[in-house]
Amino acid sequence: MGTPLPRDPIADAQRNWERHGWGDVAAPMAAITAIMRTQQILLARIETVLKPFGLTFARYELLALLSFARSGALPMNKASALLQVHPTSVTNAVDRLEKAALVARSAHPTDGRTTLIELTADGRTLAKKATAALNAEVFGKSGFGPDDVDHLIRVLGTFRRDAGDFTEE
Amino acid sequence: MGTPLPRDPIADAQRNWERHGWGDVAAPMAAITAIMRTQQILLARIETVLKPFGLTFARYELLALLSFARSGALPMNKASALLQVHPTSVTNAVDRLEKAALVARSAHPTDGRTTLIELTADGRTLAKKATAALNAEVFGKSGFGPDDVDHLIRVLGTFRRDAGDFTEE
DNA sequence: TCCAAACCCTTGGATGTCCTAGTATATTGC
DNA sequence: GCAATATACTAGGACATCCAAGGGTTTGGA
Repeated sequence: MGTPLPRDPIADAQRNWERHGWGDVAAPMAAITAIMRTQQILLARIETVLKPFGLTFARYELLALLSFARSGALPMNKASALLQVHPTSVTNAVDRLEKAALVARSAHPTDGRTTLIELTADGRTLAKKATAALNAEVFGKSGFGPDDVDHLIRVLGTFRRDAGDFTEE
Repeated sequence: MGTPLPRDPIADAQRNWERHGWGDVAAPMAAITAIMRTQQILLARIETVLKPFGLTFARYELLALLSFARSGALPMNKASALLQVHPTSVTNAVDRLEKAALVARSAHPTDGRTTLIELTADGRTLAKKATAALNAEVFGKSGFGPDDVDHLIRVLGTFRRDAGDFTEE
């Protein structure tokens, strides 16, 4: 994006919040803003790695999800629920993946409303390669220490559960 | 988005990673995926609170930034750097804010290339109201405990510094 | 049995983000 | 002083996300 700033803009924002008498929520504001920015950085890294494969993160996530499905196929509404995105986003991703011959739509055997998405051979191969690249270039070089990773998983897991993403655990 | 899932989809993904022999990067993968999903949840909450004000998060961030500027005005490139977004994203936000009469463009006194963005009186008022709403409805109810907030600020701060966002501190 | 309600997917519209390219203005170097 | 380089903003295009609305299919209660 550009040259590093001399100072942390989020720390500055936190100081501004405190200076305006919002000290009680300044820290959560900073934490939330930091999450937003971190997501942006991570997404950019991921997309950079996926670009040579002709994939975006949204499409990769769908390929990866399908590659773990027992039968290699999933109903679109299942994919939407598991990826936690709007059904129209799945429609969009499937349209593009289907055009690239990485997945195929097929009719559900018993429910006429439902459309199944299935990996093609090419799709399965590409998913493997893309996953290897992400593991090597992003997940394997996250920069988070093992303790921090565990802490993030735990804290954000609680947050997501409380937000209604899932029950149990 | 819909009904809660019976199980945490990210924990499932982590198990899938381990089952496929990628155990060494399964945890960072889960942490990164959790950050992506958490950002999505937080963004949705923020946009819900801002909607009554006719603002999106991108536009609010610009208003808030301007409201903290000494003179109430900033060059567009400064805003782009401080918000850590692409210059075209600032152009886009300013276009819409200007149309809503919340900010105004003006020429830089000495540099003909530069455009200054300045808050209007309406813009300043709306920024105050929107900030109060966000403080009350989002930052004040983040769901993160004080210790977790501190940890997030520290860990993500290090990550952002290492990613080249800023130097020092 | 049959029709209304629920469910599934797609289309169209609004936003935001980034990239590439183009225009205008400043600054630098010879 | 003038050309070459650097900087600032904008225009157009590709993607992704969401919401609202529409058309087809299933289900369940009257």
